[in-house]
Amino acid sequence: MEKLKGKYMVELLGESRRTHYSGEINENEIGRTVAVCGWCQRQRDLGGLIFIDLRDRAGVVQLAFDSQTKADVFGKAELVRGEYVLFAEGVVRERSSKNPNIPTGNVEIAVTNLKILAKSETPPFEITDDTSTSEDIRLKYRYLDLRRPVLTKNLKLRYEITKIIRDYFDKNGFIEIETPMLIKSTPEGARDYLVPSRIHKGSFYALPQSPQLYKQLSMVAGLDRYFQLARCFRDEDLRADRQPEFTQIDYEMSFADMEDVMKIAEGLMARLFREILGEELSLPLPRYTYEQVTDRFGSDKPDLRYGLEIVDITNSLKNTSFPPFSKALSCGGGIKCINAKGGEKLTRKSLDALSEYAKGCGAAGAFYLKMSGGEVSGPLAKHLTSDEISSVSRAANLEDGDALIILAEENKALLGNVLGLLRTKLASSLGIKKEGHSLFWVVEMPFFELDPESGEWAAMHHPFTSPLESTACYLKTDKSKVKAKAYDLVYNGIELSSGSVRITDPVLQEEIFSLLGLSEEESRQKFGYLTLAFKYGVPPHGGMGLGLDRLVMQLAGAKSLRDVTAFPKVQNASELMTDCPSEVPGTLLGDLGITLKGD
RNA sequence: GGUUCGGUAGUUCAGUUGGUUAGAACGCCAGCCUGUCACGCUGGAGGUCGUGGGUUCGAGCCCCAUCCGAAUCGCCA
Repeated sequence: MEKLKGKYMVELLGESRRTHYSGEINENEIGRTVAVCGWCQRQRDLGGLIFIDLRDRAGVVQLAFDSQTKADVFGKAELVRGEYVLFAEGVVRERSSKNPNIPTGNVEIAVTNLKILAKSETPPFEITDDTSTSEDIRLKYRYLDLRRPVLTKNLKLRYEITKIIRDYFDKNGFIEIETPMLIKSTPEGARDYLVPSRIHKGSFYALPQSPQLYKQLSMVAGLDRYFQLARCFRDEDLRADRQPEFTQIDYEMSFADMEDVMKIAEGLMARLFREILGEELSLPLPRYTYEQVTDRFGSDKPDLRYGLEIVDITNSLKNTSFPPFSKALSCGGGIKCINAKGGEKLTRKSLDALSEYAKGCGAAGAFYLKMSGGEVSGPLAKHLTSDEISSVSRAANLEDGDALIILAEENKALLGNVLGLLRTKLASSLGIKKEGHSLFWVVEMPFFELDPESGEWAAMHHPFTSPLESTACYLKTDKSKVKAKAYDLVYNGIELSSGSVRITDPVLQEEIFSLLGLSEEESRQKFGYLTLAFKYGVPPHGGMGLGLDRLVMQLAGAKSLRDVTAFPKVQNASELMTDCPSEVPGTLLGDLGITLKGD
């Protein structure tokens, strides 16, 4: 025991091996000798009696030391502090006073042999589920954070989910294929992470944003049904639901159309719901068109667990003299509102905050009307005629106790977007409980979208997406009318996945490239290998990619991807534990032929 | 790049109008304690108030700049 008093003096594992995980010890083991390994959650020294809560990834069990314990074992138990690593052997016995709060609370281990395998400094924060320690500190010591049962549980759940996914695709005839991490950069869309080449100085690989082209080429290769849990990378700003590297459940199938691809995704979701949540998902999932969801909810990925639909009240106010409204209308804009049912309780302060938020989103601001006792009030009320007020009230179904949030904008797209954002904000201001699941498809997405800055048409999905046949006739006449043969799966207000049927007609593909402003030369340089491949017999195919991290986050009931990712990055895309990215020695840069500005 | 919030002990926070030696809880250390499980009791240690500058007789507090973290808008084919 003397040897344990020095700072780093510890014992060797030797032949000692565990027989059980801590969380597995229960009444069935009473009377048996067991051995466990883990970390000291807490040591309670009562004098002649010591208890240690031993934690491993499966749970916690109580170790007991008393007058029956051998003196040297008892002496070691006295030295144990938080997060010491222990091996303990002993006999399981019933506790004289039980603890109903933990699964192993009826039993304890009367320890006969104890080894201190490692000591620990006092950890920078207490390792419990209900820690209030800020996330940056926890992320710096992520290995300690991950000892918290809630995170361990999330990572185990993630593994369970990936096991089911692999089995599901296997059963449906898909084979998992690894596509390269070092690929050709395609500067469209999200920014690529670039990897310099030492052998080809001045040339760069990119990390994949998605295995898109490789999976399509796998279809040309005749592999027929491909899937992969694919690591993807995007050099864009982070969010709670966006990490720069993430995992996509990626699949592609040949001789299949939209319905086939969607059916596979629905089957997967149904199985995950059944096996993870124990709930039956009713199939097929509801479908809404892009136009429907954006009109009604101001978003292409609305959360439908609550209402707060957008109502167009342009007609009711078409002759208004209230300047902010009449000005918007005279410039071809519109006026829309959301009826916040029961919103009367919103204080002026929180309504002003909503207006500020709307301004932050690019709107001119938000106005509001309240109704209580049959009276319509609010600063806006005196600027409208009683006819206008009653017309608006009727259109928006304004009733006692409600508040109407009203926006007027020249730019109709902005108007919808901001109302969509306000809708989400309102749901939390009103304390709306989001119960159940909101899982549905969005279809008939526009094929092109107008880039407001450049004024050019860009592909909303990606340039390999097939146009919906019935709208292909507008390709040359009116781009805004062309719809994509694409489908997004939306789950509780997040875009879970998106997919499409791909273009397999080389002539059409060339046409799309040219409509997107790519010259023949450019498209050959960027995607020539794809069009070349398509000359040698390409099967009709389509597929999709589902965000694994987002899916796990939802199924785990977590609020952030960081809670379901073992070693996540923070908002500025750095990792606090290893402090990457970091500078590298000049000699390394030299090998790559790279000179930094300012060198 | 914009907006908002935050940064004071290991952790979570309080800190009055700018005024003596910057406090609390938990944690930590020591002693006591045989049924605890957020053990208890007694005592103790622990601070570059994110950083730099400014205003002032005097700054944790006011001003400017900057760094860091978070939410969010832009961005994310």
